[in-house]
Amino acid sequence: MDEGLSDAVRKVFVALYKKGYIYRGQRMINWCPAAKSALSDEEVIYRDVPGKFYYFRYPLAEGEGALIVATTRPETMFGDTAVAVHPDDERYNKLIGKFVKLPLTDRLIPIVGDIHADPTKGTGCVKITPGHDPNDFEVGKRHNLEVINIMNNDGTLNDLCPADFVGLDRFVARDLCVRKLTEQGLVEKIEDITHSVGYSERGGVPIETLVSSQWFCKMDELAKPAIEAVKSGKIKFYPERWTKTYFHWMENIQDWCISRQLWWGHRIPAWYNDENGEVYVGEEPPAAPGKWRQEEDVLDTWVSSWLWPFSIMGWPEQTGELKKFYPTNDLVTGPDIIFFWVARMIMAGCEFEGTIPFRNVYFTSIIRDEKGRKLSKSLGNSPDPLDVIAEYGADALRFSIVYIAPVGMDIRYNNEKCEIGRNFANKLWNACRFRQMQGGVSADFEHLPEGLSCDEKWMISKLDAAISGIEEELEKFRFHAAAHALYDLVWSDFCDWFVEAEKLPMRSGGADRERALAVLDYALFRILKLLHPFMPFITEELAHRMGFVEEGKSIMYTAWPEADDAASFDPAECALADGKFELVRIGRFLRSSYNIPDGKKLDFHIKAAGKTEFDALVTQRESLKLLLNAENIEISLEAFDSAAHGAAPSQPGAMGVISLPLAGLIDVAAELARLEKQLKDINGWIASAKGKLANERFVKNAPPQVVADARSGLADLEVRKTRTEELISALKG
RNA sequence: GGGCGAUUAGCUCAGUUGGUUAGAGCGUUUGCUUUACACGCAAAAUGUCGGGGGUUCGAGUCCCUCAUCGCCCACCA
Repeated sequence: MDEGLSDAVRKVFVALYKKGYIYRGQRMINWCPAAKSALSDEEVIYRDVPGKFYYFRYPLAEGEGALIVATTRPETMFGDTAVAVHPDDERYNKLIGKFVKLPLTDRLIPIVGDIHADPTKGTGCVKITPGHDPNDFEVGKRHNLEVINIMNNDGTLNDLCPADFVGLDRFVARDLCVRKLTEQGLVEKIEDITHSVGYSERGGVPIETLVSSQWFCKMDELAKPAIEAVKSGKIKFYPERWTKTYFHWMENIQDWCISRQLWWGHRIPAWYNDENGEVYVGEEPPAAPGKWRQEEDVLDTWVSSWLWPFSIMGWPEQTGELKKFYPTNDLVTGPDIIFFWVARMIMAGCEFEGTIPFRNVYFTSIIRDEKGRKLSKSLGNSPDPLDVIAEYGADALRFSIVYIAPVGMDIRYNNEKCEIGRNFANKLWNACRFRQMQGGVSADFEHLPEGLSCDEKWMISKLDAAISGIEEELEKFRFHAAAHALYDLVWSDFCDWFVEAEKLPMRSGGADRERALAVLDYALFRILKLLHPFMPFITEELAHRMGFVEEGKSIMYTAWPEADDAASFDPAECALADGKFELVRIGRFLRSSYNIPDGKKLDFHIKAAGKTEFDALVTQRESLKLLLNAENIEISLEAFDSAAHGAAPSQPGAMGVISLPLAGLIDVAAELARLEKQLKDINGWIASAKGKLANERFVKNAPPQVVADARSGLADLEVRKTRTEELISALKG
């Protein structure tokens, strides 16, 4: 309602009027008796509700007999101006031109022949109420029937109805109608049915269709360039399938009823001259002499909204903002307002600015309750975001929603889902707290130090991979995938593995400690930047607390990270970290299998797969001890000496076999069973891999990389098989 | 009537152009007061990917069909 936007609305109205697109006319429209206003088609919500199907006798004017008509709206009979039968319907067509008596009135109405009457439906006779039914209105036009509006604007019957009905609410009148007809023996039967009834979106009451004088905007010409914009790909929808909905509506677009009988809104810039009947439309009131009266109707709210992409930037002035920001890149909105808003903005942009208003339209999920119902005030099933924020935090709410929102599908939401984000925020907070407890931030946290360990290179590769992945997902508007990538990066890679592994160099002190802290800082700051769009508050706070961002500045102005660190790394070093972590996982599994508390220090034995692995693993002995909470780890090229120390639960990994000596506590039978099950699985996989590779068509048709992967996979399986067999025979002694 | 979508672990859902043994969170079970975090740590179990058919060397992924659920549009005397 700002002055600038009012100017834009007036200008557009006048332009479309002069072009002949906006016109005033008597047409069948949707009427809301609660709001006492006209509505557009889009504001009518259809609901299936129980109702009744009434069969009434309309007596013939001459002679005996009656025509039986069926209706769901008995009270509209006072607007009946004919009964129609199909011209070819031999049961009735000889009656065409004759009359029936309209019950409860003294009117005679004609029997007309019209194809609208379907002989196969109901009785084949249909009452025609041109004032209250769109189809009947068309029939009325064809037969020159009178249009009688029997209703006041609040849904009560008006004085065109019999005296005892005047002023009655339409539903009260319906009952009275049926009662009176029953008394007169004119009710043939009444059936219970479920039928679709149009409700006013805002008023919540059944709408009336009636003929009224309203302002309309002709849409078909406006739609053409807007259809083309999406067809040609100048505007893209994400997900793309919504274009179908868009095209279907646009290609069948109806004139838009834009006038509303409300007191709040942009007033229509039209004036009537009561002396000579002239109509004046203009941005300014008429200067010509005479008695002018401005139209009291206001415009549908979307008449200002469809101008939004340019009206908010000063249009019709060609402001600097407009030149810079129009068209914009992305519109983010819900698919439920494709017709109301998106389609109309595209039409308005093409018409008034000569070009599309935006290039991408991202349709969000619609949040529903646990039962799948849309959130609504009347159902009271909408959580108050402020309550949710108070309980879980604003970032937790935001992150959780992004994390759980699938592309293009609705979300079944409940507050508990915010625990994902709350726990994640807490995890991040604690990771930073841990770093802070080690002392102040490194001098150069923007660059990596020299001489990275394999764990550090592993972490940086993970970070690089995450950056690339996140960029790719964001490009494709796959926000949930980006959120998942970040969640895994922070929780699994950074906290579970990297921070735990870095405790070793940190405890060593000296240069190792300095380097470790510098890498932690480097990685953490990048993580905070990547997370900032998803969790703006906590990342800003942490960036300041950590000392990454100066007082008075914001993380949002720091450069987005580039994925360019790991390219120069020796892949073998990352593989060493991976192999080590795998052995740690297996060692922990063995510990857990025997219910040994994590806190108890243990000895492990690792038989390296070969000399290379042996040399590499020896460098990681202290790291393995820390991660496995081991007292001692023997790394050897020899198998664990079960003859000397008793059998030990063991399992192979890529870099070697790890054993947990238990000095007689081993449950040999259980170990054998476990290993034999593994052997069976391995043999199954080997058989399937071999079968596949023996299939000429696979080798011939599959991409070379897939075949190569299958070959190396088979080789790995063979190695695991051998090692597992060795373990089994060792156990058997 | 037309269109769109969904159906994957007990629950809520990921799974991008078909490619090894289908994943996550919650829940469940076991063990943990391991000095960042119990809103946590370490581990474990659970799936004939709605049914049927087809294409393919290979299908959760593509095609057809059926079933159930949801949404949109149109119609409904």
